Amino acid sequence: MTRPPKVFFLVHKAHTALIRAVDRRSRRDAGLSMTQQGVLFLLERQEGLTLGEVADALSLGKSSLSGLIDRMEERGLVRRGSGEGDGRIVRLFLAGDARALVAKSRPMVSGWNATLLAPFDAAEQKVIARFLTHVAEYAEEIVEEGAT
Amino acid sequence: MTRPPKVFFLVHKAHTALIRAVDRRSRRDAGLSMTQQGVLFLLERQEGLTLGEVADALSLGKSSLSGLIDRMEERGLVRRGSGEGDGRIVRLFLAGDARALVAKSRPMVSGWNATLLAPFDAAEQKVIARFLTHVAEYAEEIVEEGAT
DNA sequence: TTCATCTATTTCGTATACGAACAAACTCAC
DNA sequence: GTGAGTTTGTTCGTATACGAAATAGATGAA
Repeated sequence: MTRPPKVFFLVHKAHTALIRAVDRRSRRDAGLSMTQQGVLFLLERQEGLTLGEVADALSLGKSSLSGLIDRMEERGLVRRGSGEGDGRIVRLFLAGDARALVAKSRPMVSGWNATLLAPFDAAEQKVIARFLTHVAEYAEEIVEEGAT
Repeated sequence: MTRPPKVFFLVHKAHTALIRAVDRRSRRDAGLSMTQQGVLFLLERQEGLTLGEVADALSLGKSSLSGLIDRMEERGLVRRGSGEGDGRIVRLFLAGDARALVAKSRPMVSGWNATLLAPFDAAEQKVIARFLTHVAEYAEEIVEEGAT
């Protein structure tokens, strides 16, 4: 006779706690916001992504990313390059000591990930992943279609 | 041989999708941000909470909430009252048509919740709730203690 | 009483994020 | 080619959120 969990609220709580902690840590260690770290992580895996691709990958609007990249460029961590054929396209590349920053952070993030998952066995981890993916995929549809 | 899910990223994706959808919907239907709705939901359940209590319940800094309440007060949805004995305390009360707004929204939110959980059986829902609670509770500790 | 200290909230400065509106570059039908 | 419409990114205005510092009230020890 347990009621269903309030997914909405629980997701928000979990996210807030996690993101705030990571953001604080990231600002303290590297002077970068979490999103800025996200950009670096992404580019370290694949340089030359377009601004739009990076925005999509980070679930961020292009307008938000545009200003973020401005600040990162000023700090010399990222460089805007032009797309070869297409003059509209902006391709992003790592610069300065961005690679070193990522190299330092990535194992730390993996560690957090492992620790957070430690209390859950493989089957449970699958459920968790399935749930989060499900929410990411269908949230908009579900929320939009609901009756007014 | 499946790798563990990247919890961090998945939580972020799920949250972003969910919150953005709900926020857009809320602004469209009621002209309120999601956080503002959160304040109303909370006060509808228990009026007269202090500003600090509301901030904690919503995982929000007091400074953030202070300005938010300013705007809600201007719109006549909330009222600042004084704590009886203690002059520092600000107690919050619903005003205007706040109650009607909540009455309209609450069943909708319940619907979203049910739909999001529909593909998961009771046991799986328990795992999901346990995981989200776990993250909310230990994220800060885990992220802070990690090696530099 | 009175001064130091603690607590609850507000103010301040900055970063982040959104959507709308815009500009520039491309594509395609003709 | 030319003009309509699309795609890509930037700019603009506003709301949200944070942390640090300031304010105002409460509490307690001398």
